[in-house]
Amino acid sequence: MNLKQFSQLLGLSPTTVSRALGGYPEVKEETRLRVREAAIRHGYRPNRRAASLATGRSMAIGHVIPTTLNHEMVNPIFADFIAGAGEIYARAGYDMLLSVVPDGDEERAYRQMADAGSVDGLIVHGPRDADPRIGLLQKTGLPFVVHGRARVDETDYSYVDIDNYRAFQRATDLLLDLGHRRIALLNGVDGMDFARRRRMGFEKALAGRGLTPLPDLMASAEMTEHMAHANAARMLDQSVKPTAFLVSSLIMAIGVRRALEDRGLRMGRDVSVVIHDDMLSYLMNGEEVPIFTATRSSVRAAGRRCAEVLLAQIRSKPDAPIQEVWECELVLGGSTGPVTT
Amino acid sequence: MNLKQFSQLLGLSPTTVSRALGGYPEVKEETRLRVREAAIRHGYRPNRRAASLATGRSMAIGHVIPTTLNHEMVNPIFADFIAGAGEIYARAGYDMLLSVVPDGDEERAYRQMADAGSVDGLIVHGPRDADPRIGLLQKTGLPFVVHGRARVDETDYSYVDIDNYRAFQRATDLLLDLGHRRIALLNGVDGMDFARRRRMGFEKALAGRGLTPLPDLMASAEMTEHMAHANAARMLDQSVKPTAFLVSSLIMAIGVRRALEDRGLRMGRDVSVVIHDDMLSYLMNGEEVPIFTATRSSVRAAGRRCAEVLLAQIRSKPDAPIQEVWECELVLGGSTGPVTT
DNA sequence: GGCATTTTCCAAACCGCTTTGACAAACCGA
DNA sequence: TCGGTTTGTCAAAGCGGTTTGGAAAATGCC
Repeated sequence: MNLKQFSQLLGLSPTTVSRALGGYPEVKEETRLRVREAAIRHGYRPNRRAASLATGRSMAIGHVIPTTLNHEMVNPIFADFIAGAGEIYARAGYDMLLSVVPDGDEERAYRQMADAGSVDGLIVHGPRDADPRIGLLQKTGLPFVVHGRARVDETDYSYVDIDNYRAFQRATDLLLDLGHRRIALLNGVDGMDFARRRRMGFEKALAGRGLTPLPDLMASAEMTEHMAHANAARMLDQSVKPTAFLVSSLIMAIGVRRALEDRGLRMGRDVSVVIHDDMLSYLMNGEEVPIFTATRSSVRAAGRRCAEVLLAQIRSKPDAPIQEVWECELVLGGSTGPVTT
Repeated sequence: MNLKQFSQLLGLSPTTVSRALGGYPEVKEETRLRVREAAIRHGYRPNRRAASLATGRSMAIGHVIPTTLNHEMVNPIFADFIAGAGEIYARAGYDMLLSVVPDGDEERAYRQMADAGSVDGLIVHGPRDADPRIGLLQKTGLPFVVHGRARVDETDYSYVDIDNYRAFQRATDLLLDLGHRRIALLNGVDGMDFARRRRMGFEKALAGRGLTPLPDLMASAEMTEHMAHANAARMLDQSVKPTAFLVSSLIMAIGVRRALEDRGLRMGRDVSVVIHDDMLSYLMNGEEVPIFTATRSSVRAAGRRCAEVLLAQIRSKPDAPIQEVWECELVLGGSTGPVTT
């Protein structure tokens, strides 16, 4: 059923029907109602592609989600982020176009989406330290919002990020206040912007007490349970064992806990653990009492906000980019305690 | 840059350029090369929407992923499934259209995608016991593949599923062979097809030894760490404690393990645990030696296969649906041992 | 009632591509 | 050299909507 057929059915012109459905004022309210009612009754829905072509807007937002080359791992936060963004898109009548590409191959995916005009805007995931994608997208002129940020000229693009630096500084301070001095940092891979900021916050807090970070107690790796376990195990078997861990995700913390248990150590008593908690729906950090002491920020809320910002930007190209940095909550759970020696 | 401009640039007609790029034989090889080279040099890429409209194919596949109403939870397996499917789509030049909708509201989403012609095919996620979506889609005539299956007339649609029944029967048998008699089942929510099959496999194995399942040792709930922890805790505090757990996912098993630790119980010695392992990239079940004894099947591979089957179906509407049921591996890990009393 | 407005609807152009059918050029054998 | 095939290219007609510029009908005003 296309517009022509449908309008003939109603004895109206395609123009009028299109306007009635589109909510334009040039059509009598009574006619509009008649058209609307008939549309749902006959199951008529304007063809998305044709409408896109005519209006020049594709009513879709592109997400390019990277998978790491070696392990083909896809960051589990995407599920929640996308759920959040999807809520907003659905409400605004936008579709979400997903492209899963191997790490490093993202540029091509972005360029393709831009050139082929299949989307009206883009969300950039997992920004690197100095991410080439941002410059690329600025050139295309396509609206985009970065989840996180990168070092490249921060004034020129929109982003929604959490204050990773402050979060890890505060978390480290908390551990220092508890008397911990040998604190291990299990971080995301080097090169990711968030990992760099977290490390800097960590080092800053240490420096505040006149401590220097120990290379043996710092690891940058993929944020899997397995890698975290391996790294924690290695550190716990060193001569200079850590008394506390600062861990970049809840998934990783599970690996850390496993390493502790393997050695008969009890979390929160023998060894303290602080994590960053993305508040994933299927992996909540306890209920009232958090399992892990954590810096906390909902990645789903970030997804929602990124989508909102992007849509606002598409609707009315604002001259100033929208840049938000969210403060994390710091919640106390059962995984931390005073140092014991 | 559109086709008209681009072809003028080359001194050719739009037709020829389109054909050259499309790989049609009616154009001289030399011309084709010239066109191809110019296309990449000038960054010309046919507009996706216009091409779609002209061909009638939208070159996109729709995924409708449900989030549970109450907890807005999105199943973490989607990330991996989608990564798998995305690989295949990318290779075949298809886009992936994602729609995240609250549980139960999926029908509308499907109908919309179908009516508006925004996709050439659909993947159905998380089929219920007797899922209305399947009948709906059959009526629309849009090709679709179900990840999993439902009870409704299994002969009429394509699916890729694992043998949940056999998997859980075998897992239960394994525990029974180890001497366990009080085996708890922590399953997905009632109403999901896979949960029903798993329960039936479990009950069948018990029946094989003349045992009847104890209602107190069976739970159906959302597959979160938290729910699993709560249910395991409740069971462990009963007078008739389970000596073993059969658990529907690795995430849930983490909750179970936490419940065990809370009580000073050691997994694999005091209490045995068998899980179903979807082989998620960020949550591997150990390396050489699995942490958990498990029935195992890669959900990423399932994503790949679903995509392949769907694309095959789109290319050449076959008269017979493609239906695959994969056997799970049964791997032995450190989480099981003979019953101790 | 007659004219100016406003309201309601329509015909036709256009969005950017694919594809059919036609045509010119090159090639072939006789 | 000439008719008959290929081969390489093109003009034009869709695909299914939206939107501009009018025309017809309805309304308002004096």
